[in-house]
Amino acid sequence: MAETLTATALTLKDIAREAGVSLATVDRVLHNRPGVRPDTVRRVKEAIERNSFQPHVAAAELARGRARRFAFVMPSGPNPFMQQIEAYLGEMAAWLSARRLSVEMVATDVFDHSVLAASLEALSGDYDGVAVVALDHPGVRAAINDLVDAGTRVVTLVSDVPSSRRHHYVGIDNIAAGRAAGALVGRLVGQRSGKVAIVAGSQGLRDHAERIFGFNQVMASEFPGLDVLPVLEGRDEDDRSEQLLARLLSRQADIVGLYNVGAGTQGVAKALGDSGRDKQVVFVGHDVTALTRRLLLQGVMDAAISQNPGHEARAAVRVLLALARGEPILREQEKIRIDIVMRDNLP
Amino acid sequence: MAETLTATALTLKDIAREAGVSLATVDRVLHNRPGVRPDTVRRVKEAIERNSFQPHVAAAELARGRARRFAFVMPSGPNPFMQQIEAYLGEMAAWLSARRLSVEMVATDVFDHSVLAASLEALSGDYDGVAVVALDHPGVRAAINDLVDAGTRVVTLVSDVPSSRRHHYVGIDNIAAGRAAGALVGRLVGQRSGKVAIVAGSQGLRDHAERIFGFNQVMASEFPGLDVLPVLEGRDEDDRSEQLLARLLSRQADIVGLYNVGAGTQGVAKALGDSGRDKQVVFVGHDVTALTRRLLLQGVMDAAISQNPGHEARAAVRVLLALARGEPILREQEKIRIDIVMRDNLP
DNA sequence: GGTGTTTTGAGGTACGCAACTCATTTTGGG
DNA sequence: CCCAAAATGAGTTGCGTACCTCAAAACACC
Repeated sequence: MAETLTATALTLKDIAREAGVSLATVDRVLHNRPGVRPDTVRRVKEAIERNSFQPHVAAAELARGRARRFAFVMPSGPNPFMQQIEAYLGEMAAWLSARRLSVEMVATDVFDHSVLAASLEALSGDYDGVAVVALDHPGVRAAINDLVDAGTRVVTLVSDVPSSRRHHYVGIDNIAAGRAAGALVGRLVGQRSGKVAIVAGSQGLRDHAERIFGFNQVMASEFPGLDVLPVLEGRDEDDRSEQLLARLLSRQADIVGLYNVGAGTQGVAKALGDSGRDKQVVFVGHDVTALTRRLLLQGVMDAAISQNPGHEARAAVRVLLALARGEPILREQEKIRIDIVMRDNLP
Repeated sequence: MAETLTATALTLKDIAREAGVSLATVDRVLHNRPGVRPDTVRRVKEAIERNSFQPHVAAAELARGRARRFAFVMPSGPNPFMQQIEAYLGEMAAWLSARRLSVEMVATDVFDHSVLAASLEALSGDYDGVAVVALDHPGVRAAINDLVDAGTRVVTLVSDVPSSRRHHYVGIDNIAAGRAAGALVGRLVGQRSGKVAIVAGSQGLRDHAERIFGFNQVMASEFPGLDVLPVLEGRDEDDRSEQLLARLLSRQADIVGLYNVGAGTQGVAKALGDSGRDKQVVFVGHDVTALTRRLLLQGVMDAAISQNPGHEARAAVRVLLALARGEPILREQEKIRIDIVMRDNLP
């Protein structure tokens, strides 16, 4: 009736006895210190395996003495996303403090690869871990790899640099996000056929390109009655997005769906409203902000694909901590999920 | 450019000096031990506040010596939900072990209030914390309160007993879940009008009742063209659900939507399939299991409202641990969100 | 067999706190 | 003002690990 998970109360001393060696030798093996014969290493590791011994994380933290320092390299400027991340880290203050962790925010121009790379290089040696909202560029990649080589744990946040040797990526699967957007547009359009517009920041941005890819995948395979128009590149700016979309709407009468991949939502909504077709066109976008919340409530937007910034902030901290401690990462826990938000399940 | 959060390196000794008292007195205040004048208590607490001192959690854990024991009281029988929770707890084995935590599964008939209450009473004194999938019944409520009074931390899991003095509820907002289901059925039905069927386990179950309430709310206010039929109570059993629904389908020709509130999904799907109307009826249900996954892929189900069992398991453990340690709970982190899952964003 | 090197053992200290004892000081009531 | 009770100080021990030193033992090589 009662089944117990876990709880070995073994200590290093027990492992030493089991392996027939001294505490010092176990310590040497555990921390990859030199001066132990391969055969002895094996015996010790076997003893650890056999008892599925786990070092007591509290004792280890206490013994190590110095606190751990993490840096979050984030976009400068009045970026609402950065503010949210920072706010959620602020909510963790007591949690961090109780674990003697320090988190520092480093604002930089993450869209300028040389500036970003320089900011990263400047961190070398000072931190146990770095989380970075990274542009995917060779210079940035090199800077990340340098950090990793210097022993710093690195996680990419929101936007990945898959070709680097970063330890982990904390963010959503953007292809899946695009697929979800496609499915929503297709389903909500219903029986009607017609054209579907896409407004993105730029197809050069990895996350935007991946979302568009996923979106098109679903549209092509499941909604053949819908015709996807060429992507409008609004550079995430309101004005430009508005102009491009307004022109498109005036020329194409049979637009039934609209996918806004990035920001510039204000402009997109304005163009749609001015055309007087905001109730007929199914409009799906990203992220729950004050603006998208209002648009959803007004019925202008039909759904938003959202990632939880609080979860991203906490996951980044947890992953960095686990990496620094040499603990396994709970992959399932740290995976950032995609939320579909409609008017009636607004958080 | 760099802003630091957290990181006080103060110790109890510092607080003692600040407050002008000895370590022993600080210790007495911190652990609510008797024998300290109210005025002195105030001075110590002020010193703690002033420096926003946080005890080093690692040192505290190490010093306390004994491991913490938690119990999970879950439905007996081949319940897939329980199996998932247990599986996710199993994945945390290393994490738990490194913190010297033990988690024990206690299977019981959670639908029989007297059996459940007895199971809870039997745990008294043996555990630091208990997570329980609880029926909302006076006897169960009393058993929970007894545990709380005995100093055990109690969280309700999935199904709440709000009138008890449990410390926390880990689970979704079921009214919101019902609302989301209603919005999905309404939107996916589209322009058509017709009738909507509801199959539930029982309206006596709090979570089912709440879901139905939320569902009806949305249907009434936003989709006046849809007519909700009386709830079919299938007791979460496949056979009974199938029979009830099959009879309804044969009598009502204009059913365009179907909301399956609880389990019995196999039976519901069978009835729908046998009627030959599985492609015309919008079918929304709950939870992502092997079965619902298949139904979604086949296009029989259109959407599933899902709660993440892994998140629930981990949140329950984290909350119990935080409560036991006297740490604050990260409410935002432990809140269980509602996921909308369609074919194209199946996890 | 002697030499130098590598490997291992034994032990200590420190980390910050919990939990305890015992002596001493302060306080309030009569 | 005295005395018992209450409040406080001073101190100890131990938790399990990291990190360090020094000496002893085992080994490899010629």
